[in-house]
Amino acid sequence: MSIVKQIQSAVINALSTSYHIPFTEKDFQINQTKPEFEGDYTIVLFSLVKSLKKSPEEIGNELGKTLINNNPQLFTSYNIIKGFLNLVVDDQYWIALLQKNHNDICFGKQAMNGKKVMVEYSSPNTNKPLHLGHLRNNFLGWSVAEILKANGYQVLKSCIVNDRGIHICKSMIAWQLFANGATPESTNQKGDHFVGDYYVRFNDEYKKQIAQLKDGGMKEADAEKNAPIMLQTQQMLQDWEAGKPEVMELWKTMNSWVYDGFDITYNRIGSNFDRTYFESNTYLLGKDIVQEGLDKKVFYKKEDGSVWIDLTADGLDEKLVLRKDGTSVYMTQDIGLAKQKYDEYKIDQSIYVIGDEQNYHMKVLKLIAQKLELPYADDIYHLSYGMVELPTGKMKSREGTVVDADDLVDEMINTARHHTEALGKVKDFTSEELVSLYDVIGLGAMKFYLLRVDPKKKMIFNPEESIDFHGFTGPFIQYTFARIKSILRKEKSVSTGAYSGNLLPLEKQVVFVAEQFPNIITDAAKELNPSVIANYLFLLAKTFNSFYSEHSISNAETSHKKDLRLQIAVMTSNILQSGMKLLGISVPERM
RNA sequence: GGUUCGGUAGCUCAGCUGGAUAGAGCAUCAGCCUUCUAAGCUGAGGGUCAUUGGUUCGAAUCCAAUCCGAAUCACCA
Repeated sequence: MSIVKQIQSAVINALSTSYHIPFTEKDFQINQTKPEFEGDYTIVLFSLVKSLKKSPEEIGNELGKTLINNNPQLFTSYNIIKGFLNLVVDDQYWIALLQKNHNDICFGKQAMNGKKVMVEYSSPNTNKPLHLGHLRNNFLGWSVAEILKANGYQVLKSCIVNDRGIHICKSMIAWQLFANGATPESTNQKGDHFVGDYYVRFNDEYKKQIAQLKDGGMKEADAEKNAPIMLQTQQMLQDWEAGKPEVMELWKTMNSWVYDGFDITYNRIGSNFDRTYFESNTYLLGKDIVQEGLDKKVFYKKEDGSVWIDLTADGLDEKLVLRKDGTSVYMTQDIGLAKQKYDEYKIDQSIYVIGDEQNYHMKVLKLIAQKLELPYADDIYHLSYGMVELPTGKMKSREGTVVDADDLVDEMINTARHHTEALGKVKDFTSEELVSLYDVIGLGAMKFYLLRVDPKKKMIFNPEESIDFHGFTGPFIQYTFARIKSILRKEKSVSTGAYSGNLLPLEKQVVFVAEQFPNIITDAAKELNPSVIANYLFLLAKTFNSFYSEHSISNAETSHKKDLRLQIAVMTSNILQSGMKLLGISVPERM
């Protein structure tokens, strides 16, 4: 049980026995004591004034005395300043906690709870390579999955690949028109970039044709509809849906190029999935549910045969769920896919890691599912995250203003190499060891950078300023870990005995922060927010570094002190390692 | 126009289930490597928490209004 919980129940106990009124943990607040006062945790007394009809000082004194009498093993003293009761926790409590947990690499993790969660993330299109926005999505999805696992959930990571539709046909048409049979192999290009170039090529040509038609006197809207390349693309989409062999052949070939490229990128960033859905397999799903909705009168049919749902009573709009030609729309597919996920895995919760531009869509999806009374409706959860923007505004792949994922990874790994070489600490590394070290540091910096901010908020990325390696960063935490490992390599073993003296302030501070890790893991899961972990790890590393620079571990004043400090170091390194793993980041033994 | 989200130091962000003098990192300035890894540590300067009003013992945090910014409201996905 965490120290805060223990204090909570001690206070509830003390209050109820002293005043014979039932109290709960909501009746008072426990904060960490501010550093300028003596104490570890503080009870805020103001909220008790009304119900007890006593002054804060009076309550504080009575409560402080009772707490110490009833829990001599927990508290050593208290002081009251204004309406705040500051409690000093016994050093022996921290020492016992340290002794018990320092070697536990699973510290903070929950036992399996029997619940199954699916986390869907990444969702790439097969007409262009991954960009910075996908990276935020991937890292978030991965980290949330890890955090849920640590909280005892069984987690399935899934990916829906957007592999069909008009946008896919655009790159196919452009390839037919302009490639002269070129392939990724013949041009020595990564497959996803190769195809992406034809997607851009399509848009260039399309713009040109529109301009020509407008010069010929056509209105803009008509020009957009009648540009020959657009007509060709629409024809291709129809041929695809009809299963025309040569179109299917081209589609399969080009998609396979893209998948080859994606595999490389996913592999580099350390991402994978337990289940991949392809939209080409799911886009027809959901039609039976539309019929069900019509029967239940949740949906209605317009004269032209299209099917709608009226959500105006819920403050939303009318929404199309089936086109007049009977083909399904995005929404229909998503309802169908939600059902398939549920049928396949009997999941208790389905988390969708999707950008906040789709907040409306996801809200409607859930609402429709609820109105249809589908069993999984309430378990749909949209983990909405903000867009990554450039200082100049939104990234647009059509205009080529995207930060490419592969380029960024290359750059980060390069920067890691430059920093490492400049410091010259790993001259004895083999070239393979160096390559993996640069990977770990470069990716660590990038992942930490994208995960350390609240996912809900949009973030600004300035490509001109490279991602930092100092301060609140991944490498800072990796460095702290490597430093500890360096000490531990020189020690034969760490005594597991309990220290019997008192703790110095910096020694206590590290254990104090370490103790919070289990709570942090549950908080991060509650909010589905990896930044909670990132902020905490930074605090722990910083606290340890202050301790480290002030007190020698190997040359401690006494051998008992040395054992104590080694335990502190071991516990810190274990938390840093498992915490970073929750962010999808590795930590190096040396750097 | 409707809905939703956001506005905290020069920059990037914490803090938001109300609590003590609003915190980090970067950048700037000043110190610390013959002693466990200086990707580190210590310190300084830097704030009308968008604005106004309200709720109360107490508001960056809750409520209302206003200003500014973004997303969204497709027979696109």
